[in-house]
Amino acid sequence: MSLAEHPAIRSRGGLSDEVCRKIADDIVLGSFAPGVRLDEAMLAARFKVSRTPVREALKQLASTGLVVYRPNRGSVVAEVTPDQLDQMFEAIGELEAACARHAAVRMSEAERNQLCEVHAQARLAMQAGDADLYDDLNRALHSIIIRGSHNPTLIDLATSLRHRISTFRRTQFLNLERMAESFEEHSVIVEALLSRDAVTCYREMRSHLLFARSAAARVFSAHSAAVRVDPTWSPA
Amino acid sequence: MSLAEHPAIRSRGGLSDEVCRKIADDIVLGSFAPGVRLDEAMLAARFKVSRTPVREALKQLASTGLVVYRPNRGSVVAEVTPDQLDQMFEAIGELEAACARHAAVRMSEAERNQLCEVHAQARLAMQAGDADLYDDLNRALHSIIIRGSHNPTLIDLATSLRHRISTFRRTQFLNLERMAESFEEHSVIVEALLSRDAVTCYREMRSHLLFARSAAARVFSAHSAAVRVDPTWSPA
DNA sequence: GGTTCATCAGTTGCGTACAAATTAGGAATT
DNA sequence: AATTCCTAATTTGTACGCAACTGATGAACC
Repeated sequence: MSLAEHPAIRSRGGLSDEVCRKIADDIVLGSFAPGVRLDEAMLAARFKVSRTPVREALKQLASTGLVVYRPNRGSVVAEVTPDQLDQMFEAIGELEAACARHAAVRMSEAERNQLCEVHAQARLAMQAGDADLYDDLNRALHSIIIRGSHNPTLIDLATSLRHRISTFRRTQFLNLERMAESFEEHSVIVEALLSRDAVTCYREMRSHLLFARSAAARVFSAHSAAVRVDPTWSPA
Repeated sequence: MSLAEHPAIRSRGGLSDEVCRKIADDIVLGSFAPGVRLDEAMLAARFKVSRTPVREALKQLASTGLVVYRPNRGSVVAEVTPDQLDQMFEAIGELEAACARHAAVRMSEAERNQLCEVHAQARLAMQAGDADLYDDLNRALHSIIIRGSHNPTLIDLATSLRHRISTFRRTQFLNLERMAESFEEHSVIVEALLSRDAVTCYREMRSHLLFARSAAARVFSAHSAAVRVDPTWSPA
């Protein structure tokens, strides 16, 4: 799943980009927990390079928000409070809902078929209770819908934000109940996409991510507050 | 207007961040036109620093989309086709509309007052036919609404995208007609914000930016007839 | 005993040197 | 004359060294 090490293939983008991906992987896969210090010399030794590409990689990661960079004080893996995570979910909800609205009108037949295929596989994963597989298929489904917007800017914003969020909620589908709920919500969205119902797509995708948000909030903090209902809902 | 050289004052964020801002300024203010090559040695000489901070600055700018970075082939100021600009407008429309919907409910009294103040000044600028001033106030108004969403993630996404777009449409309010239209559209939005009408805020902000989009498209296609395409471009 | 200041270890920031890659130009071949 | 290949020059990529800053420990003073 993760990008494998190819010592033979040196060139592809230079060392600094390679280091960038490796650090990102280590953060996403949990080797570097949020809050830990990213010592440049340590990273250089870890990846067998000098500090220069490490520094460039850290600058890049800082501008994506995955690490925070304090001038003259080094960088640490970004730490996210429940509040911040909540805000990120709200933002991805807006972005993906917009994507879904456009996707309803713009997706090609091939994309719609791919959507159905992935959704069908997700049903099997849910029935089998395979949380890891369902998580992968969930990501794939959302990715298809995002790309279905056919707007590179929206796609870029949504995917990068989704990537950032995924760092902090690996335990998404811990319980079967949420998995079943998620699948049902997906079903409504897929159906709306297939019938090119843009308004329903927007509304249901937004609602779906609000549910995901509160589910994540419950998992994230033990003392989570009551689920706040968004009073600002509006039709497209 | 650019930050003067203060050899005494050790830059508070490090040289590379300062160089980053200076390059961004030079791009936005037109010193570096889209498509021009950003030679590292040249930039180093221009800002009286070594190549190291220049390289770090370029990496940062690349991840914001202001410059494109081709591995082993240097970086150039991002070139934007009419299509891309159109997509960016569509995206900022979605983002700002979402911000406006939230702002309608969340803005503080102080923020609402500030909004009214700026809008009143914009009326005067419009009546005086001062396009530059109106452009400033337009930016300020949108910024207030974006920040009014009280969602740091949305604020960050919207402001950075707006910044990117502003690079390519300096000649926004060339004609008085568009300025008057813009003001009228703003009036509807401000009124809806003051009466906390989230649905109208969303709809009208979206509509407003769709108008701005087509206005920009007209100006863009009129001025740059020839679309420059880099023949050496290659998919990563 | 607590506060403050000085000193020191450790890390980051920047400059320089060198290696690798790309591009440009010219010569040889077809 | 056009194409291809080889070589040279320019530019990017990485390593390393030293200066500058941070934070922490410990001593001196109140």
